[in-house]
Amino acid sequence: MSAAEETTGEDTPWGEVTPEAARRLLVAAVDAFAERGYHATTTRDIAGRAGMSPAALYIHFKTKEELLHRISKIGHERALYVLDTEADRDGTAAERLAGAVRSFVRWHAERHTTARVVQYELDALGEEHRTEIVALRRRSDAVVRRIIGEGVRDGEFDVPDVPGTTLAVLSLCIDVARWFNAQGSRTPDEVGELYADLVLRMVGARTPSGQK
Amino acid sequence: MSAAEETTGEDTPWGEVTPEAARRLLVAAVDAFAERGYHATTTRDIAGRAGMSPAALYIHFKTKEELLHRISKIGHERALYVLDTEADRDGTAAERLAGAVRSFVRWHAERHTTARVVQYELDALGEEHRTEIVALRRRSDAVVRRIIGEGVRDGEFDVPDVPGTTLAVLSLCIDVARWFNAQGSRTPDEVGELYADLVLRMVGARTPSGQK
DNA sequence: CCCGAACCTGAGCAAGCGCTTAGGGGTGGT
DNA sequence: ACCACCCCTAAGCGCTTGCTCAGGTTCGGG
Repeated sequence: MSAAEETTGEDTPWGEVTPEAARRLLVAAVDAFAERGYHATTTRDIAGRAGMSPAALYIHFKTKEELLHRISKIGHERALYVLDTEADRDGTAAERLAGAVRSFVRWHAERHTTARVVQYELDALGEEHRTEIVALRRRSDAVVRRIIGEGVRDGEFDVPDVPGTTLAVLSLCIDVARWFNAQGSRTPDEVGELYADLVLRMVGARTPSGQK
Repeated sequence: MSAAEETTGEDTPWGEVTPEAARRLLVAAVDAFAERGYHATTTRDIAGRAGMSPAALYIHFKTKEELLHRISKIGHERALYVLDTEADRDGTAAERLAGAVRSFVRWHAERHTTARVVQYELDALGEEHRTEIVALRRRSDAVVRRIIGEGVRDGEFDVPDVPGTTLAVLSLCIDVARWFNAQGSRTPDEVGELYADLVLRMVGARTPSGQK
């Protein structure tokens, strides 16, 4: 209940992008990148969507690539935060894994425009920026692997190949950004629930999540 | 055991592309599109990789988009053929599902450069070409859904949400094209095996595939 | 020896790209 | 009233893009 600055602004989607004009440009860029891809998007298109002239973009961002970098970084941090929050809860490994997948998938479905940019425009980034982002992604991997590992250790899960299953779980979640459509028949909550259940099956959890 | 024309040339990767120079250009385009994406690839780059001048490209293909279309079409047909072949075998639904996933995943891993173009450059296609390709993709969906549906009907599988699970299974397989790396530690066969097992768990198959 | 077809190249066009620069106009402090 | 400051635009620069076209090379048949 404080001011504008927080670790992760939950209220407004891009709250931490401080000059209001810069935020409008960034939001426009997210839409454009998600629709047509980074390389197919022109700076004129971005500026146009934000209701500004092409030159206005370069007052707030040094290059077009910097725009992508800021989107990618904030997006990854948000996704990682969502994952971490659920992973750090109390409960069995199954509960934590289901919670993590549910939230992570819900995030990818709700914010699927952002997620599409974040997940699929990674190698449009420059060398330095890409390695920075890749480091963030490895942390997501570590979080999921840890939960699965703990589940195996405690005898909750039956997983022959922990790294492989971790990869598959994350892959499944991430790909939601590709196919999810807001006009589709499934809500983000429904997809999250479905996927949490599927992942528990993948790890051979002894107790299905929602028992009814 | 006949001449050059077959439903799907299994021998040479792009055997059906008939003028030899056109095939060289097409292969170069697959590599370039997979590495940098369709929009970031220039016609000069494609021609250069094929050892020709930029103008040579336009003798064999009307536009850059036609190149992508031919790649996408042939690629989708191959992938669908692989899926169909396994789906039409004799055996239990579990055996057929495992076989289909194993082959489909192996295809995406082995031909991951092609697959990457095929799966992720879909909306770089023009309106007409895209709808044509989307129709092919729906057939893949139908194949998987049929197997899962039959498994449920015969009491082999326990699947509360058949369309949703179908979606997840295909999503999992397709995303292999994104992360698979030839220098990585897993072979296409290993990934196929792992994924076949994971999918059988997802559908709650009563008999695990490889019983040892 | 020449012909015509198949194939490819050098040079280049119009358009569009990312980005820069000079300057205009509104706002708040004093 | 005035100035410093921020924010934005019109115009355009240098370059690259997808694509074109006139012309050259190669080769089998007469």
